[in-house]
Amino acid sequence: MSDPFDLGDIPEEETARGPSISERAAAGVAAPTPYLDSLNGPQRQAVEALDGPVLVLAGAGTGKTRVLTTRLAHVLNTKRAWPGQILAVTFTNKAAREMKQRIGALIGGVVEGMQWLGTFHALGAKILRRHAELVDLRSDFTILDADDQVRLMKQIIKAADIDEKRWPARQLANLIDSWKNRALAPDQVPKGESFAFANGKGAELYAAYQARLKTLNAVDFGDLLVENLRIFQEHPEVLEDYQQRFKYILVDEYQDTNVAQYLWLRLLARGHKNICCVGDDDQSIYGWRGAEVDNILKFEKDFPGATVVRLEQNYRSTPHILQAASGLITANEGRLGKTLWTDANDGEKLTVRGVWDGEEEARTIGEDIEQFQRKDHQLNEMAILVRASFQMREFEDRFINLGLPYRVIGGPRFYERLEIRDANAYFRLVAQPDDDLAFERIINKPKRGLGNVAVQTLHQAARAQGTSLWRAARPLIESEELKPQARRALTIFVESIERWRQLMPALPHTELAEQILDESGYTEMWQNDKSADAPGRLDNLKELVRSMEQFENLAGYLEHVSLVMDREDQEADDKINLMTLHAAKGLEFETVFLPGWEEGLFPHQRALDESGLAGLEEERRLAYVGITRAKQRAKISFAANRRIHNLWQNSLPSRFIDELPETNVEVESQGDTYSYGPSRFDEGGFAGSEYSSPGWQRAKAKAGNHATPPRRAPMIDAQATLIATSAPDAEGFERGERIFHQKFGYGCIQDIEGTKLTVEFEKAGTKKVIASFVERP
DNA sequence: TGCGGGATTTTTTTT
DNA sequence: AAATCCCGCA
Repeated sequence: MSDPFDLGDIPEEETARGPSISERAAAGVAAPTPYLDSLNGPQRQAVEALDGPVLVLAGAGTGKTRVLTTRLAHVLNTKRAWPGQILAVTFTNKAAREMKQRIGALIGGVVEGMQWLGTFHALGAKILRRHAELVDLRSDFTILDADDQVRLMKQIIKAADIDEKRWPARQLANLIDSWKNRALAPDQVPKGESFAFANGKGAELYAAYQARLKTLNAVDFGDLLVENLRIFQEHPEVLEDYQQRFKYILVDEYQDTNVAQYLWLRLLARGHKNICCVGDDDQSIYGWRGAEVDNILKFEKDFPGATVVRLEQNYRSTPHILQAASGLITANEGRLGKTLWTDANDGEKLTVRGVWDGEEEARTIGEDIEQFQRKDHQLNEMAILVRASFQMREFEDRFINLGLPYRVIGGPRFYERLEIRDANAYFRLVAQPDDDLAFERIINKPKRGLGNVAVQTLHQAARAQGTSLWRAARPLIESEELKPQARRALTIFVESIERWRQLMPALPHTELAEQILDESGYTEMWQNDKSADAPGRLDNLKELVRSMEQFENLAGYLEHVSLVMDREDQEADDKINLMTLHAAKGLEFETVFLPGWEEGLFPHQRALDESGLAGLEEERRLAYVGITRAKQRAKISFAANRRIHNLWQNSLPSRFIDELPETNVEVESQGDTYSYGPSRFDEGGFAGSEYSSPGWQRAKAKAGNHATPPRRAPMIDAQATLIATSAPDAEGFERGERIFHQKFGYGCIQDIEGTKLTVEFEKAGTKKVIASFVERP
């Protein structure tokens, strides 16, 4: 990583206002533009509309990335701007990488000087480091991750003498995040929302948290943008500098921007007004993270005179897939509206299959995959897209069993592993002395006799002197406050850190890293650990040191860790892809399996409970994203029974299934095909006569008038339809009573706790089940 | 100070 | 079922 304060390789004279002589001259010469020839009409329009604000509504599979990169190449090629004068923002690091790569391919060679291409957070961090002192930070500030954030929050809550059980830190963190997403400072938090935590202490705690961050010389993710905004607002001259610098602004996935990001963009775009946002309102699936679909819906109002281009020709999927997806999404209100079309042949209909439980679902999908495999289909071209990650497990089990290779995309992240975080804490403390959270994390890892007592003493000393733990440690060693044993341990610890710190300029950072891990005893700690995962952890540490090579120094590495949570995935081998629907956005596969389409799971109950209609619509967009990932075929399934937290629940098919247009769907059922009708899955259609039993009737009654939904009309006429299968009750069951359960048969109630029954079944053994799913024989 | 066992809870989605 | 957290005990 080069000098973070380097403004980039813009020749002096080019930063001046107005077009330069060479620019004016260049404008007269038609630069060769071969890359335009392969674009369709609207795509070309989106690329060539260089002046003023542009909104590109790019439906799924319409060549969005292509337009973005070509547009960028076009700006460069026509010499409208230098690489350093283009701000290109993406949401994920993957997208940023990809864009960089593709531009390189377009204009030939590596892209030099595109230093303002990155994620919102990476760019925010870059700007913040250059002006840190304007908001009471030093430029070597630490970026806290979610875990650090919560730990800090815990301390704040404890300090305010609030019951941590009743008001969990996690919740406060989420709340503060949501405020930062909307660019609200502590004093701007609406009264009512402040009451969402600890009886009105929300804003107060937020303020305390911010103050604490400042003393730690730290920021959290949200701050990367909010502090930018503060700088821009309080120092117009700084803002103006950037406004002039960025002649062209490009934004990917605009539908996912939150309010803070929107404000950030709007401020920066005010200079040259050449902002181009690409997005798809139908693919907005991050509302829970603060994304405002509204941003894209009101673009034309925010940027007067905007050109709006719609990309509607789809190059990915078959007509059946597109029509099914389009049919589904029309149930949403407040869309900008697009009609995807394609030249392709009809292809296969979507399939819908009902199965007994999750296990059977995994089994049948496994069989399907093996069958495709026999027909020479690539595993790489198949994906299973689940709503929630817990669903992955059954598939993994099954695949391991079958010996089918698979990969999980977006699984547990490397940098979030315990041992990696510990190692990073060592590095952080060496590089950033005042990083108290790092200090606390490793002071007694490995155990060196510095437990709670010592840490508390340190804390008190630090607070008394108004300084960091690190700075408080030295005087403490000189004093008599600690027990001799602890005092000795602390001395060794402090001296080690100091030694490493001195080595920093002299030693290559990978060697330093190795030395730190060795001399601190951290490696040894895992070597002595007898548990099964210890060797794996040691491997990860090695891998960590290896991966540090690609950075210039420790600081560069640390910046990367905090901002880039993902790692390049190895996509070389032929494997089945397993991921959540969220992780699937932007990807495409020949065959897509969509399991778990059940009320309560998809749409997810919590989305409905917390966000009502808006939540339902977002879930529907998620379904839309899922279907449109498919190039050739999409196979939907749902189970009648599912185990959640070790409780068996039975479930209804997702309402989304009935929202699919009939003509594009074929119903599959173990071997034979059922005739398709509006109520095919109700009234005991798919799995036999058990479904007319009282328990089924009761479950159905709870689902409101869901039974025969009017085709195409969204089912949100009554609040009741938003509630699927929650809130059961143990009405009138008694211990010892004989009952019947759909899945397990007859049994005897052993125990009742709230709505859960412990039942000893005659055939299935003892299970916990939810009361509403058992009935009297 | 550190460990073990029991109680308790669970992530839906992630830069 | 599993992981985490907390408390009490050695």
